[in-house]
Amino acid sequence: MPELPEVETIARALRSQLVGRSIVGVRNTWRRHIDRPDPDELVFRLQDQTIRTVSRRGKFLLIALGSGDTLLIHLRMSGHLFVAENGVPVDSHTHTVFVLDNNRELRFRDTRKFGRVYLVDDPAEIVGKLGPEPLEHEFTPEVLEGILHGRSRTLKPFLLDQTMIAGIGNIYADEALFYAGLHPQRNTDSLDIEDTRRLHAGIKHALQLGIDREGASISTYVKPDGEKGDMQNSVSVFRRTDQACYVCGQPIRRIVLGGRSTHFCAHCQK
DNA sequence: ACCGGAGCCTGTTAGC
DNA sequence: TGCTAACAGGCTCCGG
Repeated sequence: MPELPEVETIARALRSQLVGRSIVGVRNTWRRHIDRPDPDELVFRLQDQTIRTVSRRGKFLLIALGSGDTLLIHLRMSGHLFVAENGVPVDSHTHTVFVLDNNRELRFRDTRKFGRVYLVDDPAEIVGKLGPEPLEHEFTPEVLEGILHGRSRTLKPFLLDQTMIAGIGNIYADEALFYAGLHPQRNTDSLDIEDTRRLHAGIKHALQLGIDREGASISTYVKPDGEKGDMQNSVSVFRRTDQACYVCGQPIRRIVLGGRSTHFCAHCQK
């Protein structure tokens, strides 16, 4: 479900509700939701920990604790995070709950159970292999050129590879390629410097628009307050199969690349 | 190095 | 209407 803009929106919404609070208990009803350490140790190490910061790296939410440990959460396809009053009933898909010291709790609801919780002393153990943050100033066209250099990959799967660039998922990969005017089946080794510049700009534009719109509620994503984002109203190609391209009027096409639905305009993207 | 397929899960939607 | 198959915004492992 959530890609960089959705996780960023969630991090911003949760920050004010979590920073400064303490975790006074943890409930878990699906042990595999907790990747590491084993659930018993995680519960022990989280007890009475103060939440210092809430941040994001790629599609991971990072919660830094007073002990120096970091709690990381990945929402994968169907994860939701939100703060609720303790007394509000939890539904059957809420598998991990962090009880806070203010009569509220951070709930991790995850229908498909693909999401994961990690507690580590060094977050690099989990996020160390990720590529650069595409919205940071350090991510320049030259940096992208360096990542592309010497590789030969289909463009769409390249964008989804989190070790190349962090945070891009299926929606924003398609949108970025549309803005760049690049066909998703192009090979990375065919990009000249102008193509690379347009790809760089397309990635930044798609992700920033997603954040400005507070995420895309195309499937199940909602913000922590339960409201939808607005990005679903601003997509150019994603899941617009057979609908007219807003630029040229030709029908948007859908193909499968790397096992993922891929949407593009054959006239605008070469 | 890169690609395709299977697997992990449950719910929703498309098609017959 | 009812059943079945396909599909879903992610990621990992495996073999080729």
